[in-house]
Amino acid sequence: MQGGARSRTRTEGMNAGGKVPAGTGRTEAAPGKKARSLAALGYTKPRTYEELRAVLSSGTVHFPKRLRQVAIFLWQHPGDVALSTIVQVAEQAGVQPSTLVRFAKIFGYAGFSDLQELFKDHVKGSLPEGAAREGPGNDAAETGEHGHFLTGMVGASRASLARLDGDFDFGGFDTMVEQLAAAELIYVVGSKRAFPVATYISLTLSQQGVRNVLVDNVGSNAFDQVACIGKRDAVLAISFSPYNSITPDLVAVASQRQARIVTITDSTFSPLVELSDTWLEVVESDFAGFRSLAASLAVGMALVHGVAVRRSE
Amino acid sequence: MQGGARSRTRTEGMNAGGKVPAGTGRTEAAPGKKARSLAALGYTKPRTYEELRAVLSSGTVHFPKRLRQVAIFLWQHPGDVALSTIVQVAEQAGVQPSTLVRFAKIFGYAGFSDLQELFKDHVKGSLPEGAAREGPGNDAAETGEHGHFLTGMVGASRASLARLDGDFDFGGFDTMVEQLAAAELIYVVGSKRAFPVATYISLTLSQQGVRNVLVDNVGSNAFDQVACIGKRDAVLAISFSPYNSITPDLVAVASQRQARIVTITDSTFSPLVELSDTWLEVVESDFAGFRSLAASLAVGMALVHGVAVRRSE
DNA sequence: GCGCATTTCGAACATTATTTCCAATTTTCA
DNA sequence: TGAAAATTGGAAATAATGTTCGAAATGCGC
Repeated sequence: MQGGARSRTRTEGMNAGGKVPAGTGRTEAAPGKKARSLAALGYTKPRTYEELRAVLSSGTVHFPKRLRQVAIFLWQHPGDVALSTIVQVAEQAGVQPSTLVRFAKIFGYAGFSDLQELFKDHVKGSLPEGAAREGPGNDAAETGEHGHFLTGMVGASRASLARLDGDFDFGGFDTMVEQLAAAELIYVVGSKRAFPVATYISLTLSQQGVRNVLVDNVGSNAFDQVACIGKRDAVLAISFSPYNSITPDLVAVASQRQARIVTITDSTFSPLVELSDTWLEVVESDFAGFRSLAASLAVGMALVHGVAVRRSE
Repeated sequence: MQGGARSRTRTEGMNAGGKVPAGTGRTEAAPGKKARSLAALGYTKPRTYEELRAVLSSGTVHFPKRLRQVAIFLWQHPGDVALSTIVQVAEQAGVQPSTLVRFAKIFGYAGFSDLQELFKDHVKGSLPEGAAREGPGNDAAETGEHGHFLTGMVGASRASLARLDGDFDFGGFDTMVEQLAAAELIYVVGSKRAFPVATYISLTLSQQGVRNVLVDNVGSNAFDQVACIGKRDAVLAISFSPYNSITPDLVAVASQRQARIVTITDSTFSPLVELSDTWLEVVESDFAGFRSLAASLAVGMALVHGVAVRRSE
């Protein structure tokens, strides 16, 4: 995930040897000369949390008392390690902060912070919203870089879709289908990023024989269109942050005219929420600022299908 | 949460997640008199993550632009907030660190760190702890009939994306980027199912500062638009089977006028293939006749990104 | 029990993160 | 449209966190 930008700030200029005042003439290049490092024992610094766990549990390394204490604590409380400061971890593990640093160095890390990154990444990954992202820093173009970006975009799409597995408001979804199916005419509204979703929904609705109006604001007549809406009609609005499009204004008009309002949006802060009879939260991940629409489209299709089925009953 | 909303007849059945009991306790004396704090507005500093979420979603607080941005980010990425530093959070949310501090203070916290504690506690609490078992198989059967369709649609999207991992023509992709980047003006063409893809590509191109024309056939002037195309321009055409739209006809005109033609389509049988300088095959899966657009959009975004990068060199 | 090697401790130090403050900007209201 | 208020960006100041290093303690073999 944000590996690039993040670990850069962390690790650079951090090398332990670099602080020695010039003039001592110490050879600092040689790693693990004095301190017993695992590299000397044929190990390599674990790059992921799982690797670290494997090494810890392998039992091949025999630690002295305090360091063993540390190993056990890391094993049993990864969450605390990820979320606390070195002092807090030391306290809970019953050791000194410096012991933690030593422990990290034995494994070849620059320090505790370096080791902690592993835990943070792990926790982030096992969290529902683990998304694909990238810092703005690395825009250097390489032939393979385009492919890399495609991979990132696919990752963002996958993350968006995964979020639908977790907590999706199926109750709200069903209500929404009801209300849309009951409507005389469905107005589909969505601008900017939401416009592709709106067009696809409108198209598939039509293909299913469900009459609908795509409010596309061609000729700037969107407001006039919406001003014709009736009480028995419904608006399906799609809107994402930042909420600076005309969609909220259009929906406000429809709301005044007492049409049913159902909304797909990405947070409770959407101005559409308070105008809506029903709304669904669909959060899309982005990669380098390019947002996926995969989840919104999937939900949109599901709505269309639901309405079509309901109408045919 | 939305309990505070005026007694409109339309407040039932809202709320996506069905989360958050709002249990704000007693009113604590307001410490700050200078900054506009919520305490002054009759609120008290939320003591748990759930309380904070409740306040955020209540909609009773109206934030200015940047602060709203913060609220949305906190809402959508609690994990990142818990695990990152203030600078990292600020970067990802697109605001200044100081804005985060200000935000925290409005709610009565001492600073960002204070607020962050809430997020840390929350994450800690929702962690299995001790275990690292990754269980992706959340097959809750409560999804009902409509939910089943959503699952199918998500599956189709995933399948489409997975196809990009396998055999994707990166060479053709790079050529395509070159040709689009070299063009004076890019015409984006796509009808029916391909139209959402075309609109999103056009939008993001514009956002990247790449001038382009979306040939949407409003006013039936698509042919006249294309008839103006020059030798140094390029057409980005998107077309899927059945190939019965006007896209091939439009592209044929552009081809005669010797513009570069690059195409995203779903088989070698597409009439666009023989008209194109370069083309990419992107196959979308469908579920119950509803086709995903996930892969096409991902490829489209990658193209836009590639062109933007190439142009900025 | 003695001396050597290893481990641990804890305070001094270096680095990084957070907060504060003020000027610049935008918005609001008359 | 202009003045006042509110909001925001940015850098300096402050606080916190992490790291280093020498001295003390511990364990171990002889």
